[in-house]
Amino acid sequence: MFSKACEYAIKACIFVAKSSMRNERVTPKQIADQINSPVAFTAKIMQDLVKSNLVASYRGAYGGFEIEQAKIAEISLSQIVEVIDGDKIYNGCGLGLDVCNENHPCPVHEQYKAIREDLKQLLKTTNLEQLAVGIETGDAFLKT
Amino acid sequence: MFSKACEYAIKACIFVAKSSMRNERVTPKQIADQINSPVAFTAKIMQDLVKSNLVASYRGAYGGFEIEQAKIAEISLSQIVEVIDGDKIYNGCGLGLDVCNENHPCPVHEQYKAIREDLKQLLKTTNLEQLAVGIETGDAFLKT
DNA sequence: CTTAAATAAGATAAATATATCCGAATTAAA
DNA sequence: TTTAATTCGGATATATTTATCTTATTTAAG
Repeated sequence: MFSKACEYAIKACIFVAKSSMRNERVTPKQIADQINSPVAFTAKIMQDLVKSNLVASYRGAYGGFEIEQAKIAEISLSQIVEVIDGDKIYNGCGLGLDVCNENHPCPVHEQYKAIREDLKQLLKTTNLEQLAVGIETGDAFLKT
Repeated sequence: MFSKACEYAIKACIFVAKSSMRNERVTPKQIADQINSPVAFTAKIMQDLVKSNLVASYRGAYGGFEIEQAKIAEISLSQIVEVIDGDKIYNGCGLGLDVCNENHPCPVHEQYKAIREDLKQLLKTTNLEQLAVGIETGDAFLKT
């Protein structure tokens, strides 16, 4: 469904959001520990999230990553997914046709469309605040 | 969503099914032409489908691939997907956790589960006959 | 000013997925 | 029995994704 990079990105954002709620910046090492991911690869992904302005970074001592508190409830999963995996999950054909639409549908176009729309809806309506709270309360987990 | 190999497999099966309905065997070359895929890679995928008994193969002159007519309506997309991509699409966690269940859910477990179930349902209830007919009537396409 | 802690960026490595190539085995027909 | 057409299997090549490493830059504190 999502690339590994994207899975890491989502989990990282949730952890950064949770930390930012307490005004704590976090390092790639801390993130990787919390989401069980390779440190350097996670750091690279964080750079993409910073470039796209979902996450803020601060260099030097006492630096790290954070998400502006006001933005935490405004950032949806769809924004993160789009930064890392692009929009093929929203627009792509289920069978990989370059062109697949009402006029020229692949064999599963209609059925697949419904699922894709549900997924789109899910990603658009789920925000980092909800998810961070779920982790904070222990109702959900970022690693096993 | 699906691997490229799996996309090819699904499209190949649809074309083979359509051909088998007319008692015509097809070669990897013919398949690749119809679904716009690399010939040799497609041939490899066909071997997997043969090993799993979804498709029958006949060597030598006048040989090729076919699907037993009685099986065409019985083969669902889920069977093809499982042969090529395995069952991670049915059981895997949306965020890649090794363990993700009611007792130890990832942050999107519940929402993702719903979509996964819909997808499972779609794949289980869609069979090769429906799809082959769609191609035959020109209502759907295997390539652009 | 120096030092330690941190991100940024680019190069490289490893793993996996996708794709190609070639020789062997099989088979129907001439 | 020969030939041509075909699948099968293994080896190899290429591309993409995942992961690591190394150096430069920034920054707060002592």
